[in-house]
Amino acid sequence: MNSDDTQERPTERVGQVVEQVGHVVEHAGHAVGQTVEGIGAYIRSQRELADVSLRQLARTAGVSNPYLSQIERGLRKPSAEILQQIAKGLRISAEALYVRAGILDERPASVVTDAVLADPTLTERQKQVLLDIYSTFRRENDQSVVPGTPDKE
Amino acid sequence: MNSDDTQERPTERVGQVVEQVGHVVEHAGHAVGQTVEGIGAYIRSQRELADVSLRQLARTAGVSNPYLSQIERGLRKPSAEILQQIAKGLRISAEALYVRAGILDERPASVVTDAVLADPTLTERQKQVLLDIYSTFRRENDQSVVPGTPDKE
DNA sequence: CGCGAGTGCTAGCAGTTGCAAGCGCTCTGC
DNA sequence: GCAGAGCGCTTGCAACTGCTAGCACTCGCG
Repeated sequence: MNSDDTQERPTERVGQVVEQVGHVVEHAGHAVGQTVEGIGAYIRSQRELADVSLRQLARTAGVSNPYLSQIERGLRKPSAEILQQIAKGLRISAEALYVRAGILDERPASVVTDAVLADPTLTERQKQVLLDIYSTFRRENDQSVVPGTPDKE
Repeated sequence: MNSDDTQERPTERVGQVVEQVGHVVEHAGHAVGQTVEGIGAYIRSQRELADVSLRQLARTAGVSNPYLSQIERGLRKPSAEILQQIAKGLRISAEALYVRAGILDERPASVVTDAVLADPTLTERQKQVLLDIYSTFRRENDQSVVPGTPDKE
């Protein structure tokens, strides 16, 4: 019995460790895959929102259209420079793409509120107006799950 | 006398033109070199400020030391991910390195603009709307020239 | 002196990035 | 029907990125 228990325990432990390692790897792969596929899907969604073909965006961004296609499908991982060019073509900020690509950390939600409140060039009334609009926008986004909002986090 | 003056004038002019061209080329090279060599030189200067050897930084950053050496000497251009790792090893913000590498623009004068652009809970359209209103408010405040009197608006 | 530890760099290589050439498809006009 | 324009994608390739193995050098110690 004791020798049976002794032999089963190491096996169980090994199995659990392997399971946990597998889980971590799977989890890490999921996170990595999410970041890579996320930026491509986001670029495509922004492009479709702008009602622009892949070739048109490739041209205005100064990127080859096959490469842009590969990026959108998650087959390639673009450099920051390419993301910058794509952002220019989409007329959005490069920072937005960097955040989704995991290059740049996202800002906590309160940063906007804090920044507005601390801005010395605004009157108190203007601050309230801006923050009201900001709150409204975010409420809308929570309810409607807009495609441009990554909800997978 | 007159013939001496005539011969000295053209020579002086040619020399000045050559000098100006050389100055422009030198200036352009300096600007380009500044971005590429700038990030490497900056990393080296930060490393020396921290009194850390190249190998120590490479280890804490999780980067190979030959590659870090090449980066510092401007022979290679690191990706944003590598810059992120180096920033971690140097205990400085990745953004500081991104700015010097030309990946990220310098902070806008307004913290509000920065925060809004980086906010992932807003769509790109909403960001533009908010920033347009923000710009309008600030323009109004500039015209009325009453920065210290918020209640008059 | 020799040795070990540490230094920064060279050279070659595997994998990745971004491109050009080209494909098959759809739609429109003649 | 055909030709042309546009669409998104496949494939192969050159250049680049980041690494490993190893080198020459300096310094301190016995």
